[in-house]
Amino acid sequence: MGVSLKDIAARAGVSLSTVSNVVNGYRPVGEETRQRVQSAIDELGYAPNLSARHLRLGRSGLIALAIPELDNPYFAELAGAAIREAAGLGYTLVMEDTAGSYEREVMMIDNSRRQTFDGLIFSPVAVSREEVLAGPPSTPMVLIGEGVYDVPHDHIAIDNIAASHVAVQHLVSLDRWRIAFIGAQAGDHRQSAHLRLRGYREALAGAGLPWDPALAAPTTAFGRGDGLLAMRDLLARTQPPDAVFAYNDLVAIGAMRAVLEAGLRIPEDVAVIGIDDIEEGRFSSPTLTTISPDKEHIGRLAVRRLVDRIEGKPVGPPYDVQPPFRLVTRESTLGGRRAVRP
Amino acid sequence: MGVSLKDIAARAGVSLSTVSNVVNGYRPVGEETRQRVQSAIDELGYAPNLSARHLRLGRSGLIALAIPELDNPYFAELAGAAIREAAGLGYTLVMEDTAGSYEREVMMIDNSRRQTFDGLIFSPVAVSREEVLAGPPSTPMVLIGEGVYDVPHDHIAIDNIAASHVAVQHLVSLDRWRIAFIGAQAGDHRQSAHLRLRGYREALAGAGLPWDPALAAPTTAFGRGDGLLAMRDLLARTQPPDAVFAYNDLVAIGAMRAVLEAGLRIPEDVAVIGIDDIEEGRFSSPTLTTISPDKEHIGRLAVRRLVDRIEGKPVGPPYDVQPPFRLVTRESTLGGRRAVRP
DNA sequence: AGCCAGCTGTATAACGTTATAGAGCCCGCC
DNA sequence: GGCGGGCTCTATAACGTTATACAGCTGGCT
Repeated sequence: MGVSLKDIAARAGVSLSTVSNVVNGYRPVGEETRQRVQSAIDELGYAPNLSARHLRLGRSGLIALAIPELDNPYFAELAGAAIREAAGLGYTLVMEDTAGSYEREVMMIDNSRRQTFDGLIFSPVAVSREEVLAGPPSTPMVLIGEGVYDVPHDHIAIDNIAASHVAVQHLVSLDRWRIAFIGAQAGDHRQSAHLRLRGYREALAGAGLPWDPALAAPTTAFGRGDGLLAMRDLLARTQPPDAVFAYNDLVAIGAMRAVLEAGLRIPEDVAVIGIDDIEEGRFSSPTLTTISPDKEHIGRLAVRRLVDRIEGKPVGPPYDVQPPFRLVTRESTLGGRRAVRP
Repeated sequence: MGVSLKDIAARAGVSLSTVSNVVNGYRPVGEETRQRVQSAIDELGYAPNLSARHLRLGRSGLIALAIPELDNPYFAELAGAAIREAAGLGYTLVMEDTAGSYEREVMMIDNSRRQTFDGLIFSPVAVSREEVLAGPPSTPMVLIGEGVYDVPHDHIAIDNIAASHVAVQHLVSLDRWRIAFIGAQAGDHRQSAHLRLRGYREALAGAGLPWDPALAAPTTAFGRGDGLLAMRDLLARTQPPDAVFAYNDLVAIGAMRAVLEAGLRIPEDVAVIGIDDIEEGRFSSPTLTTISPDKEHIGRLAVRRLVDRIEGKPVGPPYDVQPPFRLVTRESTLGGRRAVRP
């Protein structure tokens, strides 16, 4: 193994405890000895053994970030912020891809009980309130984004209903009449899709537009392929939509592809808006209008909050945070009013 | 803390060692006691404390995957495969974003000497051969993709020159005469860019096309924005290119954006090809022709090889593997011969 | 009968760390 | 002079695990 406290102690001619105190400053050490110890550390190249420290401290120093899909750029960007924040606080962040599968999500909740991780940042899609409640609250958990409400854990998610309002109102402001929603979900879980659908319906009602169930297209997941298939379906209708509000940017990009494949123009024939503001949408053709949540803020906040709980800081009861978001207008909805259909 | 071996031992009325043997099967245990121990484990919900196990075993169970950019989908897809393989082998993979910065890359090499990680999978871009050699070979390291050659470590990377040949020959087969390369690098490091540039030059020569330095566009990094800027530059020339071979798919997507912004058509006016086969290129408009490496293969192989070294398996000397790749033709080069310019 | 081998179980010493208890020592104060 | 109290430093007991050494017991062989 590597260099240990014992080696340093021998080299500097002091006791183990003194070296430990120099390293982590638990108790003061005389100036002269400190210097001797420090130079021994530098010479031998000591670095604390984390396994031993964590064993002693009763913590593993690991926090898990469980997300449904690693290759969704939204989560990749979020994870970047989380990794940086965790490193700054002395923790190592481990990413776990649940693939949105029920079994793997349940396993993550279970694992969090075990000593593998000190805490869990979890973006659930398949499990529902009951499964989350079933997991004993022994290790702290912070829920992000989607899925589960009314559980005794911190929760960070944008106001999905408000965001949907903004998105739909933007399309309405372009004089669109037949606004579709892609990403509707059948089940009771996946509540985020429900909320966005609800915001969509409310905004339609607010604008005096009729609610047409045929325009709420379901998808099995929330990737580019899902958006593509759903949009092809919508375009095959006798009365195709003239605007689309997509569950997220990936779905929106798939939908745009379907529109262009069909030989239609964006935004003239169909305007498209998504949610997430992933970089891809700034370079797609056309560029994608979107609702932009503050990913950096969300990632950092989730880690900070989790670490506070792990370390037993007096942070009141579990809370619900709704980070800010803003509308970013790009080509996919640009160009004002469209030619009115007959 | 959680349930420990001691708790199980007390409950089952056996010694610590016996429980340990039931758990990890180091030595056989009588059938009757095994059952008693097992049910105690199930009832109390025992899970081994990893910190303690790793302390005893002298390993941390962690392997690091250090990549230059987490939000490059290529690495995200690669990381997915690596994470799965690592989990299957009993290791936890930790992703570290070096952001391509020299300091952070050196830190990763240094850290690998310390006991934090059992091994390192490293995709260097900023450091060169010397820095990698300077790091003592105490902990195993597997290099992937880019950058560094001739070091005593396993190395997995596609044959960049051959891949570039295929890409350029494809463009040549479309009767393109002025084929640009985007992603040329000034420094001596970033050798992958050098190799791709070299393959590009060789292929041009092989096709009897002249080498025009003005068509080899440098970039500061390899993102969408870099491709966009470089392509704008190329299009502003008096003799703009009629085809582009981009360092990777992200650069290609940025380049496509620039072409469309300029009001030109793809592939009629400019054909575009990249490397990586990220999902984004299957949904862009137009879809992107690319060289597709087997990312699943690379990710799994890197982890397997690293774990073999960590566990001291008799795997010969460091080796160089060149995983397979193939050309995937899509719209950005589709449509046969273009109208010949005057 | 004597003995070795095989099987099953136990006691114990590490691994490297941190917190607690305590041991010297010097100083100032009554 | 005695005593309390800072100030340094040390000895040691954990944390939970695994591997080694060892102890008993059975059964088969000479």
